[in-house]
Amino acid sequence: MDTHQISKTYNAQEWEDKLYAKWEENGLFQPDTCQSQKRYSNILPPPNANGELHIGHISGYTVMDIFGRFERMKGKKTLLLPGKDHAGIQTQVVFEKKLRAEKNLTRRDLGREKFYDAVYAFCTERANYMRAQEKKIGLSADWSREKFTLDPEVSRRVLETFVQMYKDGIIYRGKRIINWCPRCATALSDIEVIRTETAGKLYFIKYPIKNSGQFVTVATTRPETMLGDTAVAVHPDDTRYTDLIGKTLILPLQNREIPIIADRRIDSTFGTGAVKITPAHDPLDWEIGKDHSLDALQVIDEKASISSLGGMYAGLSVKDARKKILYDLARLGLLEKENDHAINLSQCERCKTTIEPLVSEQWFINVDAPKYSLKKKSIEALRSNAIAFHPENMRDQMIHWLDNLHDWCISRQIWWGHRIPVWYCLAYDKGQCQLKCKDPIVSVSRPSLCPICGSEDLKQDEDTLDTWFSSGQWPYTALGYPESDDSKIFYPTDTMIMGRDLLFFWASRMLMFGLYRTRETPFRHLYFTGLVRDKEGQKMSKSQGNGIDPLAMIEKYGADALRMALVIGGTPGNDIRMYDEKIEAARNFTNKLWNIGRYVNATIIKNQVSEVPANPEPKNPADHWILSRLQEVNGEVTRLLENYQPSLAGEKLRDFTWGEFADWYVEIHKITKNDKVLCYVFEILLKLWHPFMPFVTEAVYQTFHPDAKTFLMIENWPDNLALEINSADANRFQSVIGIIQKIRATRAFYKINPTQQLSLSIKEGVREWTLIRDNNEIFQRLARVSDIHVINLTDPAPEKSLRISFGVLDVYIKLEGVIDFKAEQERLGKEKKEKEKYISSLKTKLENENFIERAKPDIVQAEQMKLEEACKQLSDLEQHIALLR
RNA sequence: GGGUGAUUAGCUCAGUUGGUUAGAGCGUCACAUUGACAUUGUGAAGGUCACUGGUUCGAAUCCAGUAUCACCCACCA
Repeated sequence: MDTHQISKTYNAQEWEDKLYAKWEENGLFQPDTCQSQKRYSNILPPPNANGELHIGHISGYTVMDIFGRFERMKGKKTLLLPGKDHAGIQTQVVFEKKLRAEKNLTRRDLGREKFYDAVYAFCTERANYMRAQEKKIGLSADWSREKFTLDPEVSRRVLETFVQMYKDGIIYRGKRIINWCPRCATALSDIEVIRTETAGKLYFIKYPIKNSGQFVTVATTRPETMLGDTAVAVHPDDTRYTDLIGKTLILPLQNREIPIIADRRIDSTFGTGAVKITPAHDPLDWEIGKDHSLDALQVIDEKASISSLGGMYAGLSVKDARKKILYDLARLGLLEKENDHAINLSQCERCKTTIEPLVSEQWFINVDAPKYSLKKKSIEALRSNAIAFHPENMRDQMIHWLDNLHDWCISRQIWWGHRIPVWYCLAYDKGQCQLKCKDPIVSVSRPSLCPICGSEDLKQDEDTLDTWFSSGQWPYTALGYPESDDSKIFYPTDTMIMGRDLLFFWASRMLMFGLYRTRETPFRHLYFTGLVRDKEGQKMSKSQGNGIDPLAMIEKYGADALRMALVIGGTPGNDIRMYDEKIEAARNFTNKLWNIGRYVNATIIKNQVSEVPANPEPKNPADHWILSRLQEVNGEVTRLLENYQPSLAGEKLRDFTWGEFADWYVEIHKITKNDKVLCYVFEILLKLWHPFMPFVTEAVYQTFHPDAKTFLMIENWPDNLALEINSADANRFQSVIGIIQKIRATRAFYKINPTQQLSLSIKEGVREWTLIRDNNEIFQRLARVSDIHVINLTDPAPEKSLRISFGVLDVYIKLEGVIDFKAEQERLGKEKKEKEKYISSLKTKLENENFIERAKPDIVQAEQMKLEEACKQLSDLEQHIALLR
């Protein structure tokens, strides 16, 4: 391809879709064509198929794709399996809103079946859109294997687990206090409830003691629940109340008799030390009620209004009832006082409605069942380091969470999701069956008959499963465990990458289910990304409008730039800030790479280099230097990627590519040509960059191989480069760079016109003096030196010259009449002081017997060398200062 | 009430087995159009690594405590 056909700047728009389509057409995302025995497997987290991708998704995909492409290039049979989640409650909430806004209908207007179909269609549409977004970022996932959590095959396996767990006594049905969302009209697990500290009040209510004219005052933040009180509890050791234990109170407003009981769970320092007990509407009260055989009176119903048990308040909303109750209590003189009190308001995670704790019949997972303890097995696996965590500390957080895990409510009274695979025989209900077929029939598919009485009159449980019940099984359900070939090859998986907010919701569930169902941890490495925040560090949210639209950024800067901005400068588990300037800087780098490509391309054409050489054949010191650096960087980058540190790997690569290859080697190449080395290094760099920036690297690669049917994407990862490098030459060249930098700095310091040519002198025979002589042309071009004089070693230093020293080598710049020597003396004085300070610190260290004794010998030796060098430099400096006088 | 993370240059952040005279990008300032790139190049300024102790020959790095910020968890009514 002709260089002038290649645009001056990289135009991402022009390449991205085209290249992605080519990769896909050629089946490069599918592992099947790779015959390797080694494999790399990553089941991608399925985003909720009810909206669009946000920058956080893109951040995760970038990391997943970097590792995926890296492993693929290393020759492994690589599978990135994509999918979408049906996201039970969330999707139902989203869709119900849409239904109301667009057609003013509720789900009940449609009916269960029609509603389900409509939501399914909606999710399919959203999934299509989101898939297009995933492709835009360059995700190298195998779309032919894409799964949805409600796919029949996936569902079947989810339900199988339910049945198995029921048989093992892990899943049970029971009446317990649960979190109820009145808006969603469903039960929620503890983790789906969010708590926000809100200003509230603590009300002190006087409960009369029967036949005494005295009172016990209780404190509560939710006075309306008093309607369902069935006791007042105090701590048994609380001397204030010892005499009252066992006495009877008259519950105001309801005029019901309730006992005073003693329980150790009461904190006598809070409020009055006497607590009203409402077993039906408070988790702790429920426990206490159970132990004391108290009645649980449900006074708040599922619509958050007062039930018929609430006497004269029946039918009122909770809010109205509270007002009226307080008013009535005050009127009766029973409201002692009210204090300001911060309360933790419980809200539904999805719709923010205030949660009402109520007693309800639900399905639960006993996380610590006798036959199999999900909790204990998981903790065991974590303690034995069966999973590598990135970052490490997340492991302890998960252990701690599992340690405190209570039973998990898995039934939801919604329509969108996996329906619970349980049937009830209606013959019993109707009194047609005298047999004991009251027990639920638990089976993956609908049984034709009741196994006890043979009736055909069966009815399925109305509830659906918690979304996390199915997504917790994702790694093996998506792979078709246990019978599929894929699950045999790709399970257990290598890597799982997710936002750190999913540690408890998802990672811990996958571990529990994976161990239970497959006896293996579902993944070997668990990597957490941080949250993507805005420039000010605020959480991005729709309502605040501070979100970054990934598609807009891709359009503006290109997918590679966005990927780079998301990955560089981040650490696993730590949040990152995202904003235009950052992406712009990354875009500039993609352009830099593109332009190095243009230069290399021009070289190839001009010099008719046909192929990138297998052996670069280094000739001059610059060649040895760049190749030795390449070898180092290649090793470091590989190691960093293997250690799950993509950010550091990217930084290393960027610094080398820009700061060493482009700024030095390419410039040198304009002077001393070795096309083979130039092409060789660049081609390796393209490969190393490919996982980070798949598009621009492939684009450049394609301009090199316009006719070939090869792709950078499936090139081999460079590893263990066997290069014949002369390390002495490499080091020598490093010195050349150092000297040129010093000359440039001096030039800038004295504001010497860059166009002014300088004259150098160098003493013949001084160590390394040939560095200058042999690289004459490089100095001329890169340091703007017109001539170099070689003088005798014994000659006095040239007068009216500046001296530049680099290590053991001195270079004199003739500057007669150009600069102010007084200023130079001052500058050197400053330098001398710094040097002296440095030397004294080294001396102190080396004079310390303990250091000599205890530090490793090579460290001591290194310090010794530093001191020698510094002393030499200091004495030279002093000589030079004297010369200037 | 418990737990986690953060605190390093004006800003955003690196710094993984403790051994550099503490780094990068952006921004700032000065200069520059040399065969790719102004989405560029060259150079400079800028930091007692939050604080206080401890361990160590040696601490930004390990330990303890303190402060500030952020997040997570928890049945204190």
